Amino acid sequence: MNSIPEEATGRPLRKDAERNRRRILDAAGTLFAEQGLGVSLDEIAHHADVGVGTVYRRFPDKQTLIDALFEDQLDTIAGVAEEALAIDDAWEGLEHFFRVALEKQAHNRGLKELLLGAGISESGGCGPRGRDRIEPLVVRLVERAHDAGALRPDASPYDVPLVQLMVSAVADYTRDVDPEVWRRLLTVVLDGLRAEGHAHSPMPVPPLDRDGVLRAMSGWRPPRG
Amino acid sequence: MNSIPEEATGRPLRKDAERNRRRILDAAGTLFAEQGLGVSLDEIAHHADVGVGTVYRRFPDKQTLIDALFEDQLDTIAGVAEEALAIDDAWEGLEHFFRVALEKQAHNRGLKELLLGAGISESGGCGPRGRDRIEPLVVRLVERAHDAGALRPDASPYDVPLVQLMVSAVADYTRDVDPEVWRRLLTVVLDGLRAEGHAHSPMPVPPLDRDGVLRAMSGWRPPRG
DNA sequence: TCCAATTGGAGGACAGCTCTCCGTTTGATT
DNA sequence: AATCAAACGGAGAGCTGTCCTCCAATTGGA
Repeated sequence: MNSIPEEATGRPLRKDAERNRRRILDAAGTLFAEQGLGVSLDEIAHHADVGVGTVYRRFPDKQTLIDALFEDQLDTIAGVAEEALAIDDAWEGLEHFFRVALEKQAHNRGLKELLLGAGISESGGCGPRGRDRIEPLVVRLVERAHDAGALRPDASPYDVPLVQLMVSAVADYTRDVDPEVWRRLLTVVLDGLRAEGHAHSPMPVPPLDRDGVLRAMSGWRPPRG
Repeated sequence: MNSIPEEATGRPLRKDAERNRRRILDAAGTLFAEQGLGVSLDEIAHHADVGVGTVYRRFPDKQTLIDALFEDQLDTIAGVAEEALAIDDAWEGLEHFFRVALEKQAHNRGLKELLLGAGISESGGCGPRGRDRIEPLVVRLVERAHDAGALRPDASPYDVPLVQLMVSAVADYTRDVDPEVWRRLLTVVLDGLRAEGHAHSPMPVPPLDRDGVLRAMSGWRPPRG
């Protein structure tokens, strides 16, 4: 984020103000990652050991705070896509993109929500901005894999976000029980996405057990429609 | 549901009362299916052209209404698993279970939420009841497929609910844009789940296009944590 | 005709959110 | 040390949205 600690005015923030700004950003980062963009600013303020008023002086509204935090996280995802394109083998590249992008989303619920929906408000916010950078990279990643005959021919670039959605739904669901099982499902999906005639990849982690499934289920709350 | 139109008392409901009971059940069924268990009773009452009070006289609370509606829907899913076991070919059986169970969930958001979470309240409600019937059937379905060498050997019965979760997340996400794309993703997952050396199944429907993805994204609301 | 059953929907009680306001405290500057 | 703009905390206003209660008005059926 913006490492220059000043407002629109040229004057630098007072020492305590700057310290609190950091605290707020840290608390918000943690809470958004753990619980998603739904956390209230009251909660963030409390977790940052700061009054709500302080939060609102520094960030005029919630969206601004979200923007400040996630702007470069979206760039990070674009960066992953670029890394992936830099890998010579087309299939490995695609795999890399899925795996690493999903790792980030599995560790950060807020980022996942930002990537999947249009930001938090209907305004659209940062969704489009980040995605306009990411989309062409994904399209190239997929086309390249097609050209190399590595991807099943009937797969579309526009299946990619749906795969991300699918797997990160699992990551969300099982977060508190076993935060790594989503890797199994990604493995399955990738094997299903790959062109015919390749051996399956080994499952990277053991499955959930009966009790794990039950606990994941009972920890689940239906989303608001 | 209970087709005998009487309360705990032996007296049958007055004609208008019975008519309204049906209206409420119908409206609730529709709205739960479309929007999930989150819909308010006020909304249901309005959609049924009935006062809220009427709803509450007939169904003491929301959970009762949900139970009345979904009890047998859960049996239906168990029925699908039984159908699946009755199919000779183990792989076809498993495929049938996934496809048909997911069709039901894709058409009915409320059912999906009931299967995935522990009912609407922390009480557990109908979740466990239905699932105790379903689980052993799924285990047998999977074991049978393993014995037949049709399923990849490292797949576990407890991956099954996660697959359902994944695919129904797609169904939810794209419901308003193209309610059938989830079939593509199911195809991919099933191909990834099948033992090695089988040809891929053809994609049953065309992919989303760029605009479709965008519209799905903008229609998405982050769940409450 | 009559009355118990039924009805609609205003509104109480609660919960949770965003954001404002203002008396008090604090850091920097002189 | 004295001063004062800047920053602070947090009560609470104002909103939305839920579940559910209550009761005057209405209505089906004996």
